[in-house]
Amino acid sequence: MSRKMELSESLEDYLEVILQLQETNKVARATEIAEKMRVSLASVTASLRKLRERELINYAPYKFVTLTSKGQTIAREIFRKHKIIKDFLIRVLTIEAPKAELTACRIEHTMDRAAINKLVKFVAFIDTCPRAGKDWLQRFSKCSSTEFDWEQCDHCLDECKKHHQKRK
Amino acid sequence: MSRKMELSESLEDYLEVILQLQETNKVARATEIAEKMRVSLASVTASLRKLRERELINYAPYKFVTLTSKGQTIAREIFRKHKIIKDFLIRVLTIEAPKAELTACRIEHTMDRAAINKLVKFVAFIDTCPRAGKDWLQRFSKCSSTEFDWEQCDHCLDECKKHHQKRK
DNA sequence: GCCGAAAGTTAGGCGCCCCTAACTTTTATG
DNA sequence: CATAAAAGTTAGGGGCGCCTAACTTTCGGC
Repeated sequence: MSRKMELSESLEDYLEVILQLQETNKVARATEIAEKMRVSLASVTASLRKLRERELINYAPYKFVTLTSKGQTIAREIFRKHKIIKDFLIRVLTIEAPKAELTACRIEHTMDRAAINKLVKFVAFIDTCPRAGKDWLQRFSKCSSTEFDWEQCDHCLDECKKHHQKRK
Repeated sequence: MSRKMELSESLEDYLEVILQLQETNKVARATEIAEKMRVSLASVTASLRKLRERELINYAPYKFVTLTSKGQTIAREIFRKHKIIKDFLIRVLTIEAPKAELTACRIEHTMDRAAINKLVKFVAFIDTCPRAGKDWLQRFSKCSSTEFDWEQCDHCLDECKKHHQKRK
């Protein structure tokens, strides 16, 4: 019986970690999970039992762990959220990678699929729209530490247009 | 002794609710808090005791609640985060208000001051930079449901520049 | 193949936050 | 001003996630 009940943030984190371990090592082991998540082995055991009950992992006591296909689907979804949020935090908001990593870890549990997809679209829009783009983000990153400098706008708009013509 | 220990998300929520009740009614009452937070009165009592221990609220059994100045500072900070995130979700990502409200409620506990300030700057940048602005957001909102339409770019860039000249 | 170290599990405990049920205090109304 | 209703508290219990300590299983090297 597959429960439709929501996973706790903690269990989502476990799934995510298991996915990453599985992708590098084929399987995940309790010790590695414990290290990655910075929790005790006892906590890992308890969580693995819960994940197995929900049929999200293949696991037996003293054995290694792999994701079931259901588990993989969910884990990939969470990991996708993580990457999207982290990308936004780093590239758009110019937050330092280590802090972005931590913050993404927490936000990933709080945005539903629809919201995440909006974020994806928005970042893609920034990357695509001639009025935005890399140089626009760079301008933000410069002025984000100071005040907005209206003096540069004319020149900036010209550059922007020129750049767009070149691309065509 | 003022603990520096971090507040749980739950206690942060209580502070936020108390702030809002206090601003409309001068004081907050347990019943109102319970209703707003959709928890039982018993849960409210327990949380009020914790907040009082941390000297974040003025409160005695059977009496109403007000924030101490320390509590007000923290509550305002959280509420500020909430408003900023909600504004971003609604105005930039074009997420529906009710869902934005819920999502903001959760993200508000996960972004530190620095990250929030980046977000503020970014939204301000969007509102200020001639290359972005209201019409740019509108374009995003249109294309966010479809594909990016390169055909419009030339016209859009011209409009953008024209608009900027007018403003000067 | 034995045995110690490493890996994993179980038991028991704690903090947090929530609940219901039974109780007490406050209040408002006749 | 008495008393019933409303507001608030306490007691007790549950789920979750974490911990340490004591135990068991697994595995690598002699």
